[in-house]
Amino acid sequence: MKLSTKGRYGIKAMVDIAMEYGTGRLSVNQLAEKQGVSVAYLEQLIAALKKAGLVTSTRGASGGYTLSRPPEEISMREVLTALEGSTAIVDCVGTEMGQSCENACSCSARPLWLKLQRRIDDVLQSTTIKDMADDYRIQQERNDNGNETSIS
Amino acid sequence: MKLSTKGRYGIKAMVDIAMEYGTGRLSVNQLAEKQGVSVAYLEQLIAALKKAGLVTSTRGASGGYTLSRPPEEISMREVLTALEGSTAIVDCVGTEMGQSCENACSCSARPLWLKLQRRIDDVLQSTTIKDMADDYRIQQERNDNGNETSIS
DNA sequence: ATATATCCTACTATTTTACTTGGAATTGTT
DNA sequence: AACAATTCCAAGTAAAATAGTAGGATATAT
Repeated sequence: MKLSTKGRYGIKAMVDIAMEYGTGRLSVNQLAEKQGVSVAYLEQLIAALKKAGLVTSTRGASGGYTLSRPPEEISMREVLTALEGSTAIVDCVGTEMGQSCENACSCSARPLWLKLQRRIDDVLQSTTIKDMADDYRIQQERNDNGNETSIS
Repeated sequence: MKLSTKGRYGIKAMVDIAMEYGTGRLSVNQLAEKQGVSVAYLEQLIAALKKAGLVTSTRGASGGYTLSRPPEEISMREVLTALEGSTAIVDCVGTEMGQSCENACSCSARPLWLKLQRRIDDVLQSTTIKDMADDYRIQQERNDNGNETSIS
């Protein structure tokens, strides 16, 4: 039930982009460097985010990506869905049409899948990209303070 | 973030075994037939359940598997862990030692992983194999009644 | 004895993941 | 106008994980 690198790298990139919201944009090069990931691979993940309408691109020199909406209006559910195709832990509880298994009403595991899926989507839906960015800022401040005092 | 067939088949097999708790046992043949899965493959999954001490085997003719503890004392977290190795959605939030990523304290995604993992484990820990079996019995009754009335 | 089981290990095929490669199109800068 | 930095796009490939198969040894009720 592991998350793939698509989800992991993609979400981190999204938070990085969110950190610049209102002030500027980030190129794939910059994003890849921050995470130590190959540019070409990250390019593909960003393409998925763009296709889903979550980021806006500017081409050419000094181009890059920005959030297409305010960070508080983008849920992590949207982000993960864009990156991984779905948040479903099993196909038969996916929200897309035609994904309900034919044995659904006689499946002994389905109640558990539904319960799990509901909780997961609750968390993802209620967490916005702004929440993530805010947490990250606080975390970075803590780290900076910690380093300063330990050096002095 | 999909569950593999190990988790899916294995959990269903576990519920099937639980349905016989106190009355008898089931062979891999019977379990495989119920689910339409190959005997040889299911054998491997059951082996994992046995290794984890969740089921007890009886060898030889008319042998098979039973729960090694009362169904209300087996959580779905134990079952899934036995089958998939862990319930962690990302390695860095696994409960096993040495699985915390070196960048943990500067990772923008970690807070989300922790929140998700906590919810998932809550559900899995609080759902017992007895809950699953009870649900299944009710579901089967409903189906039986539904069929009878629709035929008559 | 024999049929029915678990038990065990190794092999293989398929699918998914995680990239890499190569280049076209766009745009700011000089 | 030339150039460098960038997004955009489509294919190809290597590695890993998943989902099985195959074959046989061992145990036990009848």
